[in-house]
This record gives sequence, C-alpha cells and structure tokens, in this order.
Amino acid sequence: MAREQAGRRPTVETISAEAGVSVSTVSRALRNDPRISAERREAIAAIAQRLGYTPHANARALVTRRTGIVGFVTGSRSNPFYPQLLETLVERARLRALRIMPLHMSRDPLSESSIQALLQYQMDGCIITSAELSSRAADICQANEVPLVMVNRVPRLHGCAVSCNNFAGGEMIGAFLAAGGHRRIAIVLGTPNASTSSEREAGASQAAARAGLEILARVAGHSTYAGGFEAASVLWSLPERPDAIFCVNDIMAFGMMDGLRRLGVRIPEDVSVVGFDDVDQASWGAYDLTTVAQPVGDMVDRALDMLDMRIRRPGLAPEIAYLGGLLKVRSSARSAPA
Amino acid sequence: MAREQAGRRPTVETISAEAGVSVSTVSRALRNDPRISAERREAIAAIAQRLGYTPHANARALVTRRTGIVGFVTGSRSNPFYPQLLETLVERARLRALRIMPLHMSRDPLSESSIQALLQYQMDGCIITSAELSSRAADICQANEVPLVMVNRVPRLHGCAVSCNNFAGGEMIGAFLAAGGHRRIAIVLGTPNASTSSEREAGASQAAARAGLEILARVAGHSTYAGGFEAASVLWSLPERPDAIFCVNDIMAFGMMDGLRRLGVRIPEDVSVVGFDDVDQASWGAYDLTTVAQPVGDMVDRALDMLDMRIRRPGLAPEIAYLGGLLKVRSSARSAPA
DNA sequence: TTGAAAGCGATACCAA
DNA sequence: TTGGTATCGCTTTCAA
Repeated sequence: MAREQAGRRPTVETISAEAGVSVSTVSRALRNDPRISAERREAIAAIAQRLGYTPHANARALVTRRTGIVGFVTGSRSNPFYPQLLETLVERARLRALRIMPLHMSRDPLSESSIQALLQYQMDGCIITSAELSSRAADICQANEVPLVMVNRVPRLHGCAVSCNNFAGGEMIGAFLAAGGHRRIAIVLGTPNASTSSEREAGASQAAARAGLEILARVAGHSTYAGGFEAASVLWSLPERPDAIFCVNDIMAFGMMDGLRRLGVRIPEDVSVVGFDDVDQASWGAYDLTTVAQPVGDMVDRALDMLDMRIRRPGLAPEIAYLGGLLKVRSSARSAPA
Repeated sequence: MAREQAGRRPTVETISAEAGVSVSTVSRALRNDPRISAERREAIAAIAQRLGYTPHANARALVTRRTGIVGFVTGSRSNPFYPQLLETLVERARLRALRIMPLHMSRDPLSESSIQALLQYQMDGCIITSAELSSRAADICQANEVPLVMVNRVPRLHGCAVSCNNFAGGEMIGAFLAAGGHRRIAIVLGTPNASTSSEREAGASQAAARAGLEILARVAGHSTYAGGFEAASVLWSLPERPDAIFCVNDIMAFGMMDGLRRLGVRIPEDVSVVGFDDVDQASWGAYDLTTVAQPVGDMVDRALDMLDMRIRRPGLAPEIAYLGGLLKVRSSARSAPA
C-alpha cells in the first residue's frame, strides 16, 4: 500500500495510483511490453513523463540480476592509450545502455576493495586491459562467473579477448623499416611478459628476417616514457648503432625521441623511430611518429559485443578476436623513396 | 524462508542459517554494530569469510538510499588534465569506499541517457569538471538534490566548487615573465567563458600591469592542441611579435610550441612559452614547459570532502575552495638571471 | 542483546 | 490483457 512519501521520487506505485491501474501494468507499460494496449501504455507514459519518473536501477537489478554496470581495470593514464580506450568505452557502452565503472587505474597492485566492488555492485561483466593486473582480476571473474573480456591481452588459460593484431602490426613495421633501407633495427620492449610487447616484437623480427635482417638489439623500455628515454642512451652507446628503433608502444617512442635528441641525435636523419598505438601525441609536431594505429573504436565495440552475448547467455564459449591495425606513415622514420 | 539456491552467492540468510541466528543479527554483526557481542560477531565473521560472502550493494542501497557511487562528468582525454584528474579521483574515492562512474567524457553535448543514469543509479553525488557541460548537469543535480561539486569551475549561481587558485597562478606566471625581462606578453585563451581561462588571464594581466607591461595580444586557443598550434601563426604574424606567450593551459602550449617551431621560431631564444596545469607531457623533453602545477591530489581530496559532508548532511551550505598552484620553472621560458 | 517482520522499488509468476 | 503477490538481499523499527 502506498504511503504518501513527501519529497520522494515517484515510483511505479505512484504512477499506478495516478493511472488507476496495477503496478504490474505500469511496469509492463514502461518497458513496452506488447501485452499492454497502446492507449494504456501511452497514458501511463504520459503520467510517468509528467511526474518525472525514472526507474531505480538498484531495485530493478535486485530482481533482474542485471545491473548494466561493466567494471573496467586499466593501467595508468601515463600511457595515453588507456584514457583513449576508456573514453571510447564509456561512449560506446552508453549506446548499449551499459555503464562503465573504473575499478582500477594505476600501476599499483589491484586492491582488495576494487575486487570486492566488482562483486558487491553485481557488475554484469568486466573489461580488463592491463597486462600486470589481469591475472588476479581474471581469477575473481572466473570464480564468480562474471563475464570477462580482455582487451589487448591474451587470456591466460581461456577467456575472451579482443586485441589488435599485434603480430601483423609488428610485421608492417618491420617490413616498412626494411623497405626504407634500414639495416640495423633495434627493438625496445614494453612490459615484461606482456603479450602485446612480445607479439609486436615477434612480428617485426620476422619481417626483418624475411628481408635478411637480424635484430641488432632488444632492450627494455617498461612501457613508460622514462623507460624509452633511458633506452635511448643504452642504444646509442652500443658498439654498432641502430639506424632504426622500433618501440613497441608510442609512449616509449616519445621518451626515445626525446632521449635521442638530448644526445644530439637527429630523427630521422641519424636514426628512424617508430612506435605502436597511434595515441594523440603521435601526431603532434614534436614527434610526428610513424606508428601503427590500433582500431580502438572497433576493438571496443567488439569487446562489448562479446560481453553482451555472455551476459545474455552465460557459459558461451570463449572467443578471441584480432583486429587489424593501420600503418600511419609520418616523418619520424625514413621511408622508401617513392 | 530460505529456499536453498544452488550456485548462488551467499546472503545474510545463508549465514544466519549456518550460524543459527537471525538475519538481523547477521546484518548487525557484519556492520560491527556494538550491540552484538564480540564472540558472536567473530563467529559470524568467520562464517561469512568461509562462505566468501560479499554484501550486495544494490540491495543495501535500496534501503539505505546510499549507493556509494559518485558520477563524474568531464571533458575529453585530448586534454590530458582530465585523465589525470579521473585517475586521482578513482584512487582517492576508493579510500573512502566511494566508486566513480564516468557519465560523460567527451566534447559532445551531454546526452540525455547520461543524465538519466545519474538518477537511475541513485548516485550519492556528482563531480563535474568540464566547462561546457556543467550547466546542464548542475541543473539536474539541483533539481534532484544530488550533492554536486565542481572542480576547476566556478559554480553559476551557488554550489560547491574546488579550484586551483587560477588568478594567483596567473599572477605567478605574469610576474615570472616580467622578471625574466619579457616586455611583449601575449596570452592564448582557452574555452570561451571558462572561468579557468579568464581567471588565469586576469592574474597574468594584472601582474604584467604591475610591472608596467600591457598585454600585447589575446588570441583564442579553444583549449586544444590544434588551437594552440594555429594560434602560433596568428601571433607570429603580428606586426609586433611577442617575446613571451602564456597559454592558459598546457595542451595549448604544446600546440603553440610545435606551431612555433614549425615556423622556425626557437624556444625560448626567440620567444618564451609558458602553460598552466603541469600535465605529464609538460616535463617531457620535447617541451620542458614552464607551467603552474595544479594540486590535483589535494583538489580531489577536498572535492570528496565536500561531497562526503553533503551526502551525510544534505542541505549543508555551499562552499568554495581555492587551492594554490606551484610554479614549475623549466626551460621553455627565459628566467631572470640568478 | 536478539528476533520477527515490514519495507526499499521493481519484476515476474500465476490466476483471472 | 490485467491484477495480486511473492521475491530479490538487505536494513531497520518494534518487541521481547
């Protein structure tokens, strides 16, 4: 029975009283249940509109067991790729009536409270895109049957994943550098054990090998600006200097370019530098970085597709998608003469 | 009565059955209600632990009318200040058992569905930090009595706000440039009507005036990289060229520097460039930008304080806090000889 | 200190 | 097509 609650938001009950129908009917009408006659539905919609009614997601979630919330675990914004991914995700999710809740956004270890939130808020699914943090969160998801999609990360055992075709992207880079007449290619690796890093490196190495080139050196860059910056000194003090440097992601390439210039090295005259990701800064004048653009929009849509399907049909077999990247030729690397 | 639900997460009822006490007791024990005896509480905690119990936030929210969710409205990541703010916010909020839900993260107009989400999910509060979007969201919050704090934005009528002391920061910049012997200062403005932009500009102008200088020119930069880049040509084709350029935020300063260099202008030999924000890229080698660092961590904490208090005590009077910024002297501008 | 029971706001089953 | 009612998981009076 409806106790009149002053100053509270209207509920289905408020509407049902107003319309002189049951709450079931109101609920159905509001969700466009075909069983409700058109005129009644319109009448109810009008009342809802007039009252400024908005359904309470919590109450609904309690019975439907669907919250419409998707958790998101990511690395720090110090790699601009992550904010770009998040921004795209929030926007694309909205179009599917899904909301993103960032659980973690830093290099710190995943805190227990972040994990708890995933369960407490009964999130419908989770998207993970940080190499370091994935295992822990993945375990929790699996144990609690929360659909999970990894982005830019190969699932450990089984699970869903969407990723740029890193190997193919690496190959593009390798082939591009070889075609540009480079003979001494060095590679700066990212986060240790990250699949993105090793796949891109493998692709580039293979393409180089195909052109009869061996990789001159492989050094660590830790997927940070500082790592790339420091790698510059390391590579430039090698007995044989590289004529091309492939940083497996853009953020390291920026550090590399700044590090090299600090040493007086000219880019691309003395050495070509290429990256991977095509974040915003790659097209900035200071870098104008040749790189491989990840198809972020498509990746996000694909990830949401996978998630959506598994939210609807739990237990669906895991699936992995590789989406092709696009080589962006800019001025940080010498190209083959046209 | 507890119907045995296979494969479902344990609830207070599961625990109550296991412990042989009522659900009320379980609920109280789990929340450390002092009325429950220590031994009983421990026993219940142990069972909860063993069962892997986690409270359902939705169910709890339904009765307590508190969700622990704070909405966040922000501009696009193309200004790196926003991701930095978000990252800090997520982390600091976690420490207070609050979760952040991004409602909007782009330059697009605020969509109706984003607004709806604020109400549907019964968010406890909202933090807004985009100049363009604030009015709309602020109205909704006010109408629905959702506590709101604006960050880096002066509230229109009344409302809470936390902001860097933009005027003082602008003054630091103006004084610094004057002390460095600059005589012809130009200012690149950001988003039209944004308080941050006009306050910083006013501060710098005033400090310049105090040093007997008039601002040479004021041009639009739209708070984007491209805007800064284009402003470079505008300023450099002025009959009298500036010897210092203050971009009211870093993102425009990056565009400015790249634009100037494109024109063959040397920084800081030909012209000094300074910014405001101290985003990550400001310390990158390519820019090494002199700027004012916003105290992001403190700002976020302060904003959460304000929100927290108003969630607890609705109707608390609005409050505004200005936090001091810190001048970061780097090499993009000539300094006064020591 | 503990328990029984009434909600919170919505959905969904079962009848009519 | 519609209504009555149980239910989702938890908190919170009100009694004991």
